[in-house]
Amino acid sequence: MVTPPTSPVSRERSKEIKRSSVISAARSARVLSRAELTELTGLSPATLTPLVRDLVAEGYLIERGPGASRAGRPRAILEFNPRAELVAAVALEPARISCEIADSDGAVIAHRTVRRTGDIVDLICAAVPELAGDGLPALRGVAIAAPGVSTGGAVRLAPSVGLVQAQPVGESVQRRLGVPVVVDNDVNLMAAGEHAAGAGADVADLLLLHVGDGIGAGLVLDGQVRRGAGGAAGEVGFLPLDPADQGHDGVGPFEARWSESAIAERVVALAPGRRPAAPVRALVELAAADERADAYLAEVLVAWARLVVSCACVVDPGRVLLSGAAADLDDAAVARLQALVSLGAPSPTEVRRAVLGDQAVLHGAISFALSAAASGLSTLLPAP
Amino acid sequence: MVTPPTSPVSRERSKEIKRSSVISAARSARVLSRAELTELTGLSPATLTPLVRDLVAEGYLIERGPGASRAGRPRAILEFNPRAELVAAVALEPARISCEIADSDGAVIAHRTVRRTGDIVDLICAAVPELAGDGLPALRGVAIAAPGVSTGGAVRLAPSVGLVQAQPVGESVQRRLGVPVVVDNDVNLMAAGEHAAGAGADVADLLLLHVGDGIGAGLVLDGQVRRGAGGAAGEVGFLPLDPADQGHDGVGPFEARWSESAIAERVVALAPGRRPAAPVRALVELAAADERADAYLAEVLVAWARLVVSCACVVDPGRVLLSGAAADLDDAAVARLQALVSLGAPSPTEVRRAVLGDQAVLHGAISFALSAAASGLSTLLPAP
DNA sequence: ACAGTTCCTTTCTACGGCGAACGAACTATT
DNA sequence: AATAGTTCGTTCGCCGTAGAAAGGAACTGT
Repeated sequence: MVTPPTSPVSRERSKEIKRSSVISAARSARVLSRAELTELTGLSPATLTPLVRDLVAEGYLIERGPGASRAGRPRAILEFNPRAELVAAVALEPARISCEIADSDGAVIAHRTVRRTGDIVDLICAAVPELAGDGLPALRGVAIAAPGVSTGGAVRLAPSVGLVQAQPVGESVQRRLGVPVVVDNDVNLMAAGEHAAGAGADVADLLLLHVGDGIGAGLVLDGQVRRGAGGAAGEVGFLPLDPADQGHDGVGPFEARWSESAIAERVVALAPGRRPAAPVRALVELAAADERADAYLAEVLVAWARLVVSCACVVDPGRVLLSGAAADLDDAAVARLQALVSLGAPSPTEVRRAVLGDQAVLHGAISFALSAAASGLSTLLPAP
Repeated sequence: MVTPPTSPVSRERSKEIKRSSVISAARSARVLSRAELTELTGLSPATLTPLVRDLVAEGYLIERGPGASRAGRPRAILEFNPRAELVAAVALEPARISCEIADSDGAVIAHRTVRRTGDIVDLICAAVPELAGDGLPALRGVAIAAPGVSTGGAVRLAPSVGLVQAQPVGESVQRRLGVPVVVDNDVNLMAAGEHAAGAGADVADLLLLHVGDGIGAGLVLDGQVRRGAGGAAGEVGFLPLDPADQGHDGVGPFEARWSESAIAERVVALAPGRRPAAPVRALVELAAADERADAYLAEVLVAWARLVVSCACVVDPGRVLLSGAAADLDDAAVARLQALVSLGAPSPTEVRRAVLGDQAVLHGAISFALSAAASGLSTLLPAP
């Protein structure tokens, strides 16, 4: 426990804390009066008056005139302006970079996809300000989603994006753009997204299980995404659940057999033809008629259940969200999976589908960027 | 993200924050001057003068006269008085309750073991004040270690202690004694202890693997013990690593086969005689001479390695501490285990023995009780 | 002895939080 | 329609604390 080198209760500090306390209350309530703010933040009305005045002047809050009254002076309605805080969500993909500007509601204001030519940092630093345009002053943060493991703004283990070596992408962008930048695994961002605005908004702990070409998990414990010591938390594709399974160069033993692509091969064998776009959905449909397909589906469910149970034993997330190909299961299959999980897990573990789909990364990026902005200068300045 | 209902920056609050900031700086530095305090806490000298005066008056700090000077007025040496903060560590065991009073260094000041007769709460509330004696005003907190899973002061799943039903032991004791009380799993406390004062003092993440009659793990992520949604994090004895393994009524499939008691049976078969007190140590010794024993030791190591790898895949603790029977491995066996783990883990994972042994729970309890005391009233008052 | 240096304390000022009084806006009542 | 009652929001002023700066204290080196 190292004491912070700066004064813990400096004057400006406490002012910032109050500000962000009011802002976050307003953000979650959307529409509220000063009276409600006093209840939510615990600040006295006298303290709030000048603070709210500032926030209105800066465009964070919008006066909406008097609301309904209940036997007294009606409360003056304040509305949070989501446009006052913009964030950029950048997704690094193998051949291209997709970049979105969104307000704090998650509404996308501008979108663009560029081919990956030249330096990534240059591309990002050019695209973001251009897309943000007039709203640039409102830009509060940038979140960069990258496949693979990232640690402190550097991206490792992402051969598909050509970032095999550690690159301090985040730091470079942060220095160039002057706003907080967070870089993270796409699965972690999905977990943060579902936690902020999806199927995990009501809980403090969850595990998002994403099945794609590989299998990865995003872990939220006590309301925060946990990355582990080396940023490799959630690499559940490497779980050694079956001694027979063998991984190979960067592919874990479990995901080698139970990932979407592995399943796709078996589905093609069951129903010859083109590789289906959504093999799991295809498998579920086949299983209704074909006994062999149903047997294989059962195998898949058993394998995934063992995966979920393993995670439940280690971290007890309480809720597991199925994402990617795993979200293609129908209700009946999810119920079967739930039953298998309940059988093996040492504590109640709820299995359900993630709800945000493609939007999960975006919402996670927004949530990260906003909280990076909230933590303020500490993110901007590199630790000494 | 719920805004706290109380004012975030009230006046008394900031005073408390400063105080505890100084105290924690002093606690970690042990001996220091006011000048060093200004550096460590960032508080101005002017702020520190009256604060330190209070702390000296209260006995937290002791003036030790002038120290060596380097071309100027010598710094007045202040020494942190560990006796100013006492904590009680209570361990619930099947037939008895062991109770220790320790200062914040971990030095045990008083110790006592009582038979479990009558109500646990009564016993604790009688034993603690009696042991603390004159030092009672300095009592900062009580930590209760219980086998099984505990959630928010209530203990569940601890048939061996006769606490099958949820009992708000923590809350009752807290109300009766008037100091913060934390109740937790003994393995979690060990993990906290190793993190605070043992083999994990230099890292923010670790996993303590405790092999006893069962197998459990304590998880520290980002410097905090993580218990999961239902308090069942670390129930790694339930990991379904081998489909053939079967657990039974409260015993997980993995621990049914690879716990200390399970290993003891095999060791007795290898070397007929009385059941050894430390079967793992006995096995290691046997393995030096006996080929079959060595083969079985290898089996055990492979099983444990798969366990560690599983944990590494899910949470990436970076460091794994072997505790209980697992700490009985000799250096060579630990090295073999390390090699196996490195082979399967997706990120570097260091395996080493825990160093505190029986003292781990005590140090964990101290650390918990002190931090509970630091968080102040929030612990005392039940959440609304 | 004297300057130089470092450490601690005291003094002073300014500013922010909060209590209390006040003004504003509306409903219910007579 | 006037008045009382109620609830909101703002202004005022006190108090306490943070921070700057100056002053005193204790020691080293010349």
